[in-house]
Amino acid sequence: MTDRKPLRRDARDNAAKLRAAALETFLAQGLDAPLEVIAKHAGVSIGTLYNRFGSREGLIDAVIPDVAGARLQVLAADVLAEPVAKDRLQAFLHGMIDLQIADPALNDAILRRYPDAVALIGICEHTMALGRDLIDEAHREGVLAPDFTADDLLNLLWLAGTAAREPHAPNGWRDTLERALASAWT
Amino acid sequence: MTDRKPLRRDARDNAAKLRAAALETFLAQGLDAPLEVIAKHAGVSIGTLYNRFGSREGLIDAVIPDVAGARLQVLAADVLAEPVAKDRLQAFLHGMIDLQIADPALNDAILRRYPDAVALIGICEHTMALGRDLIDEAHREGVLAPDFTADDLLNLLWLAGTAAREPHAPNGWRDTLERALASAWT
DNA sequence: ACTTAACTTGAGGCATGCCTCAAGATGTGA
DNA sequence: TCACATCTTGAGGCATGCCTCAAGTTAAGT
Repeated sequence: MTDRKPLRRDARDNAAKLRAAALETFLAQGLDAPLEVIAKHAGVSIGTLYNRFGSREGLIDAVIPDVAGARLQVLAADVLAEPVAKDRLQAFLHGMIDLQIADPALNDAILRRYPDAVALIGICEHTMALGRDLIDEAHREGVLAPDFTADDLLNLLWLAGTAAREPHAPNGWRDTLERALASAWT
Repeated sequence: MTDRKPLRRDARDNAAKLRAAALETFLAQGLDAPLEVIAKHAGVSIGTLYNRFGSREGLIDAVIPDVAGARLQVLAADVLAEPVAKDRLQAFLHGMIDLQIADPALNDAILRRYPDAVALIGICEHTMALGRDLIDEAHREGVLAPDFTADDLLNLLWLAGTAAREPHAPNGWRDTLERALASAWT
């Protein structure tokens, strides 16, 4: 299901160069980086990029899920290593916001820009499911107010992601935002 | 200091049509609406728009401060009509977010896009000063935690403004955001 | 060595939106 | 009525960025 007919050697090399350039550029600038920049960076024509990957979404799917998956998995592991439910939830929110700030590409992925980048979607779903679980758990343990729902958590992440994309963001937005969770501990 | 030499009648009429079109368009679409749309809407060429107002900022300043000032003044009056400090602050945040959602132009103004639209800046300063006063007041009365600062309030407004500009915002972001203030009552 | 399918190329067409300026139109005072 | 300063016009140049496709190049099988 992966590659049907083997690529010609030059095509394979170009694809590799494009992947590398795309990865670097996406991570630095976000998933909306101009494709022409990536092609140039790879030392290849824009036409070749389209030949190989078909579309921006194709390129994204070819390059981002690995990295995103890895980073989110690390986060999940860190979170689950926390012994206390409250700390787990806290670590999740904190870690997600860290990622959203540090990694424009992952942030774009989380915010569901590029809904056609199919491979990414699953990964994000998975992470959001973890968030929901943590909320449920906190409710069960009675450490989180029942009116702080999973939707609140998603809203918080959406707000953070949106804020993280702004170049002229004010300094303390992150702390201000995290107050919303802090207000819900019982 | 307003108008030095009287405009020719046709010029005056066109300016009026442009103002009207600009007001309507800005309020509906925000301050970054294409100027060509405004010119067309006014039934006038894009060249005339530039002749009369020089730049987007010129047009903004000619049209928005009045409306923005009026709306913010209404808000200020409503806020100050509240007898209790806590309610005043609450009403301020709530009212500001209402405006930011309902009025893209005012939202742009508050977020300080278009820093060259000089006349707007003063009006916004004035409103932010009110916000700061309300925070101080709440601190003095001891109803607001000291670690919730005026900066937190501005961050909240910035977050709201940023969120309000997103077309695909999730539903409850506003409530989630207001939790951050709710968490700070003593 | 030759053939040919596979691959690459980049100019060029598309769209959006900015802003200008030479040419033409028109209000207005004499 | 007429001259002319004032105004209007919109095509066109700029920039960004998308995507395509006819022509040229090249890997690889015989």
